[in-house]
Amino acid sequence: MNSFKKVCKVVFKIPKGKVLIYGKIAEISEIKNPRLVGSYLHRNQNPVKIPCHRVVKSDGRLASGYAFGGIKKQKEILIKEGVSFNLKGRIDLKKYLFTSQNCLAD
DNA sequence: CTCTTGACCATGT
DNA sequence: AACATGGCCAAGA
Repeated sequence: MNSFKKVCKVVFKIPKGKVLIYGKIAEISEIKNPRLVGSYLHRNQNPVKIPCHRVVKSDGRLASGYAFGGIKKQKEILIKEGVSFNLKGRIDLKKYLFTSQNCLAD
């Protein structure tokens, strides 16, 4: 299984109302550089199969230069999912960070 | 093959 | 909290 497949699987397993940061995905997917996670998704956007809107940065902010509909669009979706943002548009990772254990398991 | 770029992260200031 | 710096590795040009 290649890294891309792992990333897909992990991101796909993020439950509604939870978010996951790139670094965590990289860790789970056994990818050395978290940037690669973003790169994979960016080049291979697949919103239908992959809920990339539940993927945020380690700060709890949304990824910059998001291409699937804009930052605010993503924010709306997350809010609709049940994730709350603070005034600065930041997510409370303490509450919403999905601690994925064995996402790679089928 | 080499050089640049990137949906990032940790650390220091 | 915000900004700056260095590092990491794969894909594109």
